[in-house]
Amino acid sequence: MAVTSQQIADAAGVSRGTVDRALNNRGRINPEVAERVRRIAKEMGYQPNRAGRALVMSRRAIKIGVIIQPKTPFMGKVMEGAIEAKKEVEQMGAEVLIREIESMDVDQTINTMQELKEAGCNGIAVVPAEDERVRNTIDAFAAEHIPVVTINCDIQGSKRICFIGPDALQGGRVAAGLMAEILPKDSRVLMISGYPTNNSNKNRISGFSEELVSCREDIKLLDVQYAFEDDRMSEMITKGMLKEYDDIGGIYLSASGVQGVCKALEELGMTGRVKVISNDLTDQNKQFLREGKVQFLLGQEGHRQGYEPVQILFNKLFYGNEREAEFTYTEISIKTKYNLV
Amino acid sequence: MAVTSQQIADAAGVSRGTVDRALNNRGRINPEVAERVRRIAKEMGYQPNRAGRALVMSRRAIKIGVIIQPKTPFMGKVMEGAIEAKKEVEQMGAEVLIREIESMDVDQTINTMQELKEAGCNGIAVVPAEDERVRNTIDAFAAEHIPVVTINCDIQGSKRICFIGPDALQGGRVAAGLMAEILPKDSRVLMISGYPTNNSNKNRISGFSEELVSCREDIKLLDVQYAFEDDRMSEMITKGMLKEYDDIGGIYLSASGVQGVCKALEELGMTGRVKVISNDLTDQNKQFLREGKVQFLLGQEGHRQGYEPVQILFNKLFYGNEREAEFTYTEISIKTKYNLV
DNA sequence: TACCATTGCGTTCACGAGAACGCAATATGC
DNA sequence: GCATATTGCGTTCTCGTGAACGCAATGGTA
Repeated sequence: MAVTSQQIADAAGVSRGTVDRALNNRGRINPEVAERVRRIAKEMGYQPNRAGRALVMSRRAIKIGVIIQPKTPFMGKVMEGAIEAKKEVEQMGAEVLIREIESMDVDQTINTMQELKEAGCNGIAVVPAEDERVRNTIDAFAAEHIPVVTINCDIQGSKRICFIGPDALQGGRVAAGLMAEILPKDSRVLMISGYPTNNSNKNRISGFSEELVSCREDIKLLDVQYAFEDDRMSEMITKGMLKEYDDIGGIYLSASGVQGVCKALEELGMTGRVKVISNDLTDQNKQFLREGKVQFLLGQEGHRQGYEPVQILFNKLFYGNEREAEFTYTEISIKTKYNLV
Repeated sequence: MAVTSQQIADAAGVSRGTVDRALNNRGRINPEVAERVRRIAKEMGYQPNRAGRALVMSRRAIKIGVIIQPKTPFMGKVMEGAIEAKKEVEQMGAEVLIREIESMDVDQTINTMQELKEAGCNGIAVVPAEDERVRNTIDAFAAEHIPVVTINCDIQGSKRICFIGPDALQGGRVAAGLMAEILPKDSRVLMISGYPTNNSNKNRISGFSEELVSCREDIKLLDVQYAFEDDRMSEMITKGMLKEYDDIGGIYLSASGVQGVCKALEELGMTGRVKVISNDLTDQNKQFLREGKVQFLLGQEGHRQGYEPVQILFNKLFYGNEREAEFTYTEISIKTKYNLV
């Protein structure tokens, strides 16, 4: 059985209160006694009982705010993860407020952060819009000792305690590695991005193109096309490009637009002949994967991106846990029609 | 903030003891009052506080036994997961005994199970040897209300409360899907299994061959070769087969033996030309993956297979949780040189 | 010397849930 | 009609921890 603080107290010949003062450096204790207690606690391998601690901590209201971006299938996964974590920490007496903001708007992001702070949140997890003002707000929160965790896309250099999300550059490289394996010799490859301003997108495209060029010299890369996450746009691009070049063997999408590409390929009767790889693991795209219209989808573990930040904030507020790692890249999972869940 | 049983009591105009009797069906209560309390609890969304419950439950010693098979790199991962779960549940007052048995021996498996039962374990997680006697022991434990969870390889039809491990058949199919994507036309494929008696191996080979034949009619499958998890054996097989057939384009290993295959390919100067896919995600094999000697490795989430069973048993013993799903297949992850962790 | 501040420690309460215990009021047995 | 179950409920203790409180003994100041 686990060692209790009472056992430490008995072994040290003091009271439990003294043990508490020694281990939590609360002062009002003879330094020699404190040292002895700490030594004994270490020897006996004392670990505070999580349940007892949780119970007493339930008095200080831990309130965690979560800000999630507009409703996309991926954000739905993030939401699910956040809700699961919410249920768990609520059983420990904490409170979680989840806000879904309507647009990827900078003002709304900042306003919601302020609102959550005023509602008494002592920790915030946020899918941030990329902007200097968001960075400033994060830093201001940090200065007020309200820890912030960034989700999915990081605000580099800001004072968030950590970032939970995928390594976009690597995400592109993984796609490139797969493309390199399945492409026939001397093919041309089309890259379709979302918004040119989105950092994740940019990084994925960089990772993809650099890696593909370096491991398959025979392949010719077309210039990046921007579909602005619009399926009609991606359809048009696909049709246009396939008409212009007859040696396109693969299409890579760094963001959404898979549906448009599939539609174009189908109408041109090239489904399966042109390989499609995308970083957008949505339910709709999974269906295309099952049907063989898409060869690989790369996932970013949305569930974990919602779940982890809440748990990290809870642990920090609960135990004063410091997290050494500033960045936690979630795994990049490769999905084929066979290993879908 | 979360609702407490005291709040339910106040709302219902009764004492907390009555609420407890109503919600836990402990009798000695007016049925009408019980019904009213239950209704109010439901309305107010009452969920017992996990910490409070844990604290009071720490009196009844929850003791969980874990039996892990001989030291292989994969089992090391399972062990890590089990140790992590052990730490977590020990903070809740439970106890976890982990036993690593030396060989995949049926007698030793059974003896260790008995030993753990005599040590007072009220739940067992075991990586079972496949044998009728093991099945009988599991059923006997179930009859004594000691829940058993099977890890990694299931004893089908036994009275384990659930199984945590990969779906071997599907693992083979995933490999086949990848092989089908990367193989040149009209190639021959070599399949190397471990022991012919091992069910997981058998299933993987079945899944692989059935799926590959069904989606690539041009491919010719060679008869399954057995390397008995021995690298010298797999090396010999590879060399022999490559000498006999010059059109082998891919090698699939359902178990270990990757090193031997890589060595053979290297000596024959065919590294990279012959595609290698294996279900054995070990650190050594990861190195081959990084070096491009292996194209894909399929993982079975060893960590989760150690972690989950302990948590499931803890929850069952703690809450009396029934788990509906008898089987929990862990995800089959696809690893390339780019998404290794 | 009288007074207050500080130190060093033990004691006690609080947290939420489970369960034993106790105590009335009613029911049953003879 | 009295003794003894049984029912229905409130009260109290327990778990382990954190923190407030209390109380002596000492230190310093006027």
